[in-house]
Amino acid sequence: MKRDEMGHRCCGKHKVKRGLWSPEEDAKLLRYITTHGHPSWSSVPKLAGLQRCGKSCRLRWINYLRPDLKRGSFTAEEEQTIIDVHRILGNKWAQIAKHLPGRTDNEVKNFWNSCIKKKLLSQGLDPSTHNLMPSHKRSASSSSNNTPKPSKTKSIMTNPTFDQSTTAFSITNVNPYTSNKPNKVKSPNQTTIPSQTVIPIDHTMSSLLNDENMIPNWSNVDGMAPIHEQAPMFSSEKAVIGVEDDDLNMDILFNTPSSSTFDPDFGSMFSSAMSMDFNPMDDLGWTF
DNA sequence: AACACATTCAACCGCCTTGTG
DNA sequence: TCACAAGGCGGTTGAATGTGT
Repeated sequence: MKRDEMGHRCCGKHKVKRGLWSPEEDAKLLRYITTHGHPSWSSVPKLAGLQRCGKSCRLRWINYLRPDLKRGSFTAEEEQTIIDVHRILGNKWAQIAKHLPGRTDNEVKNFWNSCIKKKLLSQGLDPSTHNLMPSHKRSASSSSNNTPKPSKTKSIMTNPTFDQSTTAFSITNVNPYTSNKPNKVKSPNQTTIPSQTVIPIDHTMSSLLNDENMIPNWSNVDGMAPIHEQAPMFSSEKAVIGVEDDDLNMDILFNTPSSSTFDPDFGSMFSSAMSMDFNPMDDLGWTF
């Protein structure tokens, strides 16, 4: 069955339109929400005069009609934020989107799947763990020509390096971010990443550490393999005995082996981030 | 110009969580 | 405590569009 045919499975209704929204439908929904708000999404279609289900209206509003949405390509800063937060939270798109004002979870998810994932893979990084993939480790150490087969999409980022002293992720020889979507209008204010950019961990980390959803879940980070399954990024692979879970998860978080090197500057930065006032990101909630 | 293939992203699906009676 | 409805979210799909040959 085609998407634009009538009928809907989620709500069991049959006279519900599906598929792309027409400008008229958008106008109806926008007009209704801006004047009445949405106390109950299930009642919105009827009240707004739309043959859509409530879920569809909610999605359309959140992903497209909301007036605070940011349009255009993701900036380099946004991209880095996504990478940083994804490394910690995994595929928690809604949580990641909270750190990017004006962006939706759907947008972040699509950007990840269509762009960032490929970049990481082209660097030999596992997109789910952000660690160097075993095959890439071998090729890197043996300097063989076992490089990933170039895809049709040109690789944008090359030669990632890791600044172990600050646990910051650095990127060398990075070209300005360009959308992979060809011939689409590109944002006029696209930013350029300097050839050697070291993104400090503080801004993203402090907001993460303040996130109400972060603190209680240190030991249960989705998308992260248990510590004994983590592929260590650095040389030390010694087992860690008698270390608290939180310590282990700090290691997961920053990809440094437990009880090995610890940078005092990073330590103070991290502890200051931990001591910051609790100030959870608001959930972009809309009130009328 | 025509076709095949690749890519993007809006929208849907289905599961899980939360609120309410 | 349970059942139900509604909302929220991540995964997936497929139409639209771009690119290569």
